[in-house]
Amino acid sequence: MIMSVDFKKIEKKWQERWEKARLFEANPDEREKFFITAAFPYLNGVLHAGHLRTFTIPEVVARFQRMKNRNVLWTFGYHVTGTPILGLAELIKNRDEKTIWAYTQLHGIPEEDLLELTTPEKIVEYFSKKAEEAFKRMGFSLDWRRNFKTSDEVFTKFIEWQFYKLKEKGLIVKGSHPVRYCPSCDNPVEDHDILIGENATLVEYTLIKFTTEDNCIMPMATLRPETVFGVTNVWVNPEATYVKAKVYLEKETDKGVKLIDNGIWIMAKECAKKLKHQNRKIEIIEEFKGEKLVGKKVKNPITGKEVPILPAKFVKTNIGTGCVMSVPAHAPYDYIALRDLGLVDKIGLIPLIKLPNYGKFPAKEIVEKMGIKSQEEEDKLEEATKKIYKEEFHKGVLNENCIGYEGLAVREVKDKLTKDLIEKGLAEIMYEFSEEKVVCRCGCPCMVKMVKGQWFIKYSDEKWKELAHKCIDRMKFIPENLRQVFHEKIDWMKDKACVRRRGLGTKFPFEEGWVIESLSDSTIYPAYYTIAKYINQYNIKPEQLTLTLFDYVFLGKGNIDEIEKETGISKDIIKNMREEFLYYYPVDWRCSAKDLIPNHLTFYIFNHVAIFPEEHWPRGIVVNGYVTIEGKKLSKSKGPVLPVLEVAEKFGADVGRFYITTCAELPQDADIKFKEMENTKKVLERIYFLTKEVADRKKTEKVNEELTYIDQWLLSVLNKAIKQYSEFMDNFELRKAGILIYQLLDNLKWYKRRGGDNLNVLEEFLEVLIKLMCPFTPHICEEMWEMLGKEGFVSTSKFPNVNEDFINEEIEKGEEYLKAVIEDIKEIINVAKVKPRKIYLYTADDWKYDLLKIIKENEGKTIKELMPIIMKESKFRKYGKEIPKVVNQLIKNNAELINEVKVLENAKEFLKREFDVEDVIINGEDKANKKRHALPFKPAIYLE
RNA sequence: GCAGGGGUCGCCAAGCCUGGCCAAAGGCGCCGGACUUAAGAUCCGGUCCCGAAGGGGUUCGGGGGUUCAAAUCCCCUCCCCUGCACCA
Repeated sequence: MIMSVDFKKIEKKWQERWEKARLFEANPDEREKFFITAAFPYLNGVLHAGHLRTFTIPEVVARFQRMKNRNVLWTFGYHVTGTPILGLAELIKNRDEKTIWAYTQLHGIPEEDLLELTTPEKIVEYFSKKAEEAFKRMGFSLDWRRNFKTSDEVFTKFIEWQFYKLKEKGLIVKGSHPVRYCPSCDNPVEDHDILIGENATLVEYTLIKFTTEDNCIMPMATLRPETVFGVTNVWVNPEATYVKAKVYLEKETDKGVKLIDNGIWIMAKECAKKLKHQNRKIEIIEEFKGEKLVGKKVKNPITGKEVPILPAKFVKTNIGTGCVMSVPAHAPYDYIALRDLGLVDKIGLIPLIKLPNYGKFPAKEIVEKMGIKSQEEEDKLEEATKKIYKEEFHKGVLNENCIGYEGLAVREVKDKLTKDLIEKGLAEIMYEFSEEKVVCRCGCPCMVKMVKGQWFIKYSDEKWKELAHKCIDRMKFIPENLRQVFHEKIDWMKDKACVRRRGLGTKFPFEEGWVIESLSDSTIYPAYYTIAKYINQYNIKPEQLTLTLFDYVFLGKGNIDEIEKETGISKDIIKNMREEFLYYYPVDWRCSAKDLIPNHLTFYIFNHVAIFPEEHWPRGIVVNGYVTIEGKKLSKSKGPVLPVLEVAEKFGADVGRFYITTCAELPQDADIKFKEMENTKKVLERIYFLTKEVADRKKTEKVNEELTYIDQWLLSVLNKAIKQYSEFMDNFELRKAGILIYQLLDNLKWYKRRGGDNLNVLEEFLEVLIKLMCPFTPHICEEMWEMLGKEGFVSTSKFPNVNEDFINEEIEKGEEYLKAVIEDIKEIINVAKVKPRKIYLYTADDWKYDLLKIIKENEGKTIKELMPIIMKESKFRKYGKEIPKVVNQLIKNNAELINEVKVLENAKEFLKREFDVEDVIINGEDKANKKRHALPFKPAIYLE
């Protein structure tokens, strides 16, 4: 007969009972609170295996903390703002084949349902229902009264408030920013719009404004602005086309774009074309070949030095301005070009960087060392350039030629110098792609375009960053190395464009026609959870949620009577909201997968520190790794997806929960293997039937109250496990907690093998085991709890106390010892190929125990230090030769001091059974002179 | 390039912080045994090499070092993964 458990039936039964008992609704009380959140899901599909992992982790922890008598707030919202849902609606409306395939085949949506989803609203409605169903089927212990979608009008009022707060602090600013742009499509392009060069990033070139004799500006494009101190000449490409043009800067003001006269520039024709898109208006005056410039002089704006314009074919006009500074002391290209012209001596080299292991002129040195002959050897030149660049960047220090910057490291000076030059009006920034070719899907080459009139959140603000760092210093991170990662992300953060022209979202309150971008509207929403219950239950209208109300609830500002009048919300409710916020905030733990580190989680910290007082800053972040399925990466469009509902259907909620949280350590990527999931199911079934057996036997059998040796051992192991489990769970080490459960099952196996069968002990064991398993597999645990005749829900039962009295190291070591003895006997049987009739066991001589005692008393000492201590005692002298060897072995074997004879005597019958021998003789006649080999914790063995 | 993570006995994966209980947990796979009419499940045992007494040998990406002792600490080196933004 195949024994199986109807998981689905059990799950349904308990989910209904929990819901009826409103078991997981959280309300403030006198207990300690525990507020845990996960980054809510974006609903352009069903919840998948990745969500399952990220959400089940906090779910399990929430259940654990609840059993620890914490008042746990654990709930969810749905993220629906942004463009993907909009895009999906269009695809479905257009009956896009690929989309229909993916959603019917991978997401498991029936085609007739899917084809209906032609508007964003329908999609949101449909997938939020699906998500709720998935959460419920998995037995999540959520407070559903607090659920919301980011498109809810009441929620958008909250986002509006958030933006007013940021604006008040000067953190919402208007400006322009560079994007990758296709002139043919007249649209910014995203990664997936790009045919060639999708990895291209934007690179900032510094344009240093040299001036010609007739007062024109010749901007030198460079990635190494610090080398301006060593310019000996400048290069132009004699064959390329250059222009002279009037340049204006387009400056944004509240009243629109203002043009500022920026002088007359000389630059490559291509450059002029590009700069038009980068906040500059350009009127071309004349066009000419580069050779026309050769021989003229320009003035270095930093050093004031006049240098000649020389021709060089290596100068590219498709990058930068087509005008290049020549720094032959440090740039191999420049040195070679100068040498090719035969002008090295005449022009001279100006060193500006001191570099260890190099002389005054690193470029000259490396060119000579590599034997580069001319400009034609481009590969070698590239290599030399890279090498020098790298070394100078990491190890170089500016020398005395760099007035005002001497002594600074190259890596530090770059940004500073650029900033200084821009401030003084001596330089500007120009953007280029990091790759030469970037082509749009339409086939047209892309360019960099400055988008004007964009609104930003000013994450670059130094004071703001300081607060964020401060917050990070105080937070807890799991894993701990995240702290450093976040510090770095904060430093690296620049302003973020926070509004869009299309997509779902909150209307931007400070200018018509914009929608708040979707990463910016989901930063402080855990605060909303604390009051969502009131908004949902009392059906509070969006217009009642005024700025002053939120100010009062979240910041404690304002007069409650006036707010009552203004909003029409009763004073009691407002007060409750405020109190509930104060009770639950801050968030104790925020959980997410690692993809949200550089964006959402960083914004989460930023926005909290900007808006809330310190006591409400985030306390902790937990980040888990990704999920793969049978080694394959998840993909919403190509599969595999493994919807959560499919897991519930095929394996059951408990199996899915337990497996996904324990199959990999938290920061590691987890690979789902269906075979292993099946095994998890079998384990749960075995526990179920074991419980059933014990429950049944309890009804009829008499219980032996007396505790045997092995009963005591099991209770010791059990109580120790409670302790360890608790520590693991506090630290989100769910896999370790899971392994502990498996180990307990192994212990139980051993207990039975050793003849343990005390019903009271078994029941005690199961009761604890069920409680330890409950956060992971709550349904089957409730079922077993009921089976054992326990009161109430195990889900809300108290976590077991550790009974220190039962923890018995001596007994545990004894069993460890016994297992080792069995191993040894087996080994001998194996190697000697004997089938013994009798087993003789000999424990060590007393002096060896004395030795062990000394070793134990001097733990931490090295062997070298140990020897004199031992030899001081005369009784050891006669074993002098043997002592070092024995000491070594004792340390190596990790020997323990226990009453070995007692353990062996107690296990005599057991050993006889195990090895099927007539007799086990302890310290009997010394057969074959074996006894002398005995060591403490490692008896001598003779088989007959 | 910068930053973070990783490379362990067929595969997956612990151990590394806090050096000796490490030939290195656990799972999968494979082999053998018990149970069974049989299969499955379960239980027991084996799974780097050698070994007729519990032992020995060679292993933890590669090279070097520290130490009585290194998978674990230090230095160098090779390889893999992820992120570097306006996309959720």
